[in-house]
Amino acid sequence: MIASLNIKQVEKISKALGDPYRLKILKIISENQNFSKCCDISAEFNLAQSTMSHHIKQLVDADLLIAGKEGRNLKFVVNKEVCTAYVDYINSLVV
Amino acid sequence: MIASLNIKQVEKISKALGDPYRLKILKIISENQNFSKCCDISAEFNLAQSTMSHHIKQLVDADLLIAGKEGRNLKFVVNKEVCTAYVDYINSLVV
DNA sequence: TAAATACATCGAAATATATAAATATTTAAA
DNA sequence: TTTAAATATTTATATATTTCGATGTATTTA
Repeated sequence: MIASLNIKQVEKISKALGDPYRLKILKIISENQNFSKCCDISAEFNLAQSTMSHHIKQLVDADLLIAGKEGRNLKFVVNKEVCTAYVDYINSLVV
Repeated sequence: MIASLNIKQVEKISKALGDPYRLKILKIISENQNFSKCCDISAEFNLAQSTMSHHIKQLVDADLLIAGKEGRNLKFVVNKEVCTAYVDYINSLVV
């Protein structure tokens, strides 16, 4: 369980989700079940490494991804609790 | 029931949600249960009319709001089906 | 320890978005 | 049929974001 999100967090998460590359990154990581390596994800895109780093940073800063370092690699999982809290916020607009 | 959203639609909806004013506009409309008048919503903000119009347009263009004209007023409801479809997309990242 | 790999950060250019003033359009009321 | 009210559109400017190349920092391997 996670506390409900405030409006600033919802804004940040929404911004992070408002880009096609970042949506694809999330999808790749979510489909990879376990931790996905950063360099493997980057290989799927035709973007400079610094650009990928920037996109991933936004997803991590929005708490949509949880990052873990393994040696010189970075690995990720989708943050389920934050996704759920975000979904709760959207749903609260619908009741 | 609505067809599931494609990634372009998810991107557009996320962008529309990625602004504090637009989040507040949505909240006001959702809390107002029935149709909310555009000018009443605008009165809640310290923004120029053209700016409000621009924000509301983005919410309508993203299909988050359904607009209806009543005389010279515009009224809105939250589009539940689109919210639900959006939530479904986010949830699909979590499974 | 030197070289290579993985990732982050910085600086600059291009593009997109937010905001507002001015103006236009539509509809209602006088 | 003027006039006023509600909203949209256009234009301009300020700010934010995207992207990349160059460079920096760890960490691993030769």
